[in-house]
Amino acid sequence: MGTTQLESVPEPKYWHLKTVLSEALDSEFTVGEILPNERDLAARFGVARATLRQALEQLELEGRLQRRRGVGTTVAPPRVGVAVGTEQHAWPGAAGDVWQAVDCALAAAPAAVAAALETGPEEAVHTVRRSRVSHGQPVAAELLYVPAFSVPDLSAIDAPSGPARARAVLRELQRLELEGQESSVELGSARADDAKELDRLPGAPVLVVTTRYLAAGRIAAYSVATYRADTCRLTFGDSGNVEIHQDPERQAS
Amino acid sequence: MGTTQLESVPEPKYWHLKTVLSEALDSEFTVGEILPNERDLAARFGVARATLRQALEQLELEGRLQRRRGVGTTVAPPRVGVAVGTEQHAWPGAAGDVWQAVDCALAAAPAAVAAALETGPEEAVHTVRRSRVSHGQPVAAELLYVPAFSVPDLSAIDAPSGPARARAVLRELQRLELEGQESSVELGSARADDAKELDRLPGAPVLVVTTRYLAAGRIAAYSVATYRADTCRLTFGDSGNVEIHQDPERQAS
DNA sequence: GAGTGGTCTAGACCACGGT
DNA sequence: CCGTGGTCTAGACCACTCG
Repeated sequence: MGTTQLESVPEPKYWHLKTVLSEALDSEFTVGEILPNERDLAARFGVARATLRQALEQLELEGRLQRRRGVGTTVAPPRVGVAVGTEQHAWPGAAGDVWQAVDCALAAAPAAVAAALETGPEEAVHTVRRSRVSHGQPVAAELLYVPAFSVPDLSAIDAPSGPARARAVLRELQRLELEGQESSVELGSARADDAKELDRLPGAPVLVVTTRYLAAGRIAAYSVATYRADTCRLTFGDSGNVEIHQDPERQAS
Repeated sequence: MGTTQLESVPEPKYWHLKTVLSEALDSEFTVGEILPNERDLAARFGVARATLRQALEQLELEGRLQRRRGVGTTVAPPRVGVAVGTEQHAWPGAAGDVWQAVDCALAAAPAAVAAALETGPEEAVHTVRRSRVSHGQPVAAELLYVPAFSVPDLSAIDAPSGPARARAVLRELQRLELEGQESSVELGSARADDAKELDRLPGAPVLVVTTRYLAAGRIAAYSVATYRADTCRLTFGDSGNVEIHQDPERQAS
């Protein structure tokens, strides 16, 4: 008697733990506050550290927590909305562009890039590295591939690389008339170089936004941008940078 | 001599494993093929099962693998592109809509939904459940919130719920003139109900697309759609459903 | 019932950030 | 140096699918 058939479908411990922690975060913690360390928390809940970590990992994936080795686990601020699909399409580097050019190199296109550009594998492309910062934090790293035929009059400047060269490539790109662009978003994990730029560990979850820019009937540029999935919410809209208030119906269960 | 300072920055085992497996998938396996089980694979690579699983988890996150309890691990097909931001904005349920209405209910708006709708918490809303299928597989589950004031002339039909009611709500919605819409995409984990509909375990990674539909100067509808992050690539574009060939510069390192 | 992936444990050591 | 999170091990049991 009294054994009311609870747990007839017992949910995993880490799942329940996640729920409990999530509620505690809402009610008992403030943004930026540091949590007890993993060993203490595990002991407090009577589970192994690995189990606790499984719960923390999910909460970090959902943008509720931020963990840094050697430092601790802190309560994350709400995700920042970053505008990705602007109403009026524009070339990278156009007025008002939020990206910052970092570097530039000229080389033959890797096979995958050549395929996306629909050119031959021998085509020379400028590879422009750019980074995007929001609220003082790096949120995205981008590789922008510009085939040589899109910027035919570039030779004026002879610096082979560096930010100045990158800006020159972008400036030349403006001379073409942009006819359209197609983007896609998918989940990925950060490569080592992107992870470094995003201040995360390799393998961290990222939202990969790939864009093809169309001009003169072909693909004039191609970009792969990786956004921190833990801190970013990508916004697409025809009403500009509208503030969307909160995650309604928070995806945590 | 000969100790050429390799591994001065030793990368984690699971990371190396992931790379090795990823290359093996490209060269030695075909889509749909089943891999050896986790215990065998772990033994073959001389690591603990947990370490192997860490590598498999990442590959699954990247959409390279599909694992199902009681069945095995199979090589996943390339992600399907699903169009999310169409060039001409349209109401949910308009002609050509790819969603299928499942159910409908009328109740007071939960606090989070009321906030997103910018209404009072007491506002009555129709909650329409819809699902989206692509290539025979469920790819997304949606909750669409339609406040009662957006569909004032609905009372003709008296069925309180069910697919027919859902379609009636959508039909009434078409009478308003759509003035704009704003969407955002972020990473989340599937709630239990969504997971079931998506044929995944609770907590599976999903891309959460929230959209606010604007009409008559206010928010006329609000939708939260969760897409399977492992199998979907969300496409936004002004050139229709353009086929983007492959992941170039695959995010695996 | 046999075999699969999913959960969980109780340890150990490592890499990193601050002191 | 210490404390943090990150990696790794060698087991165990459970939930599910299928023949």
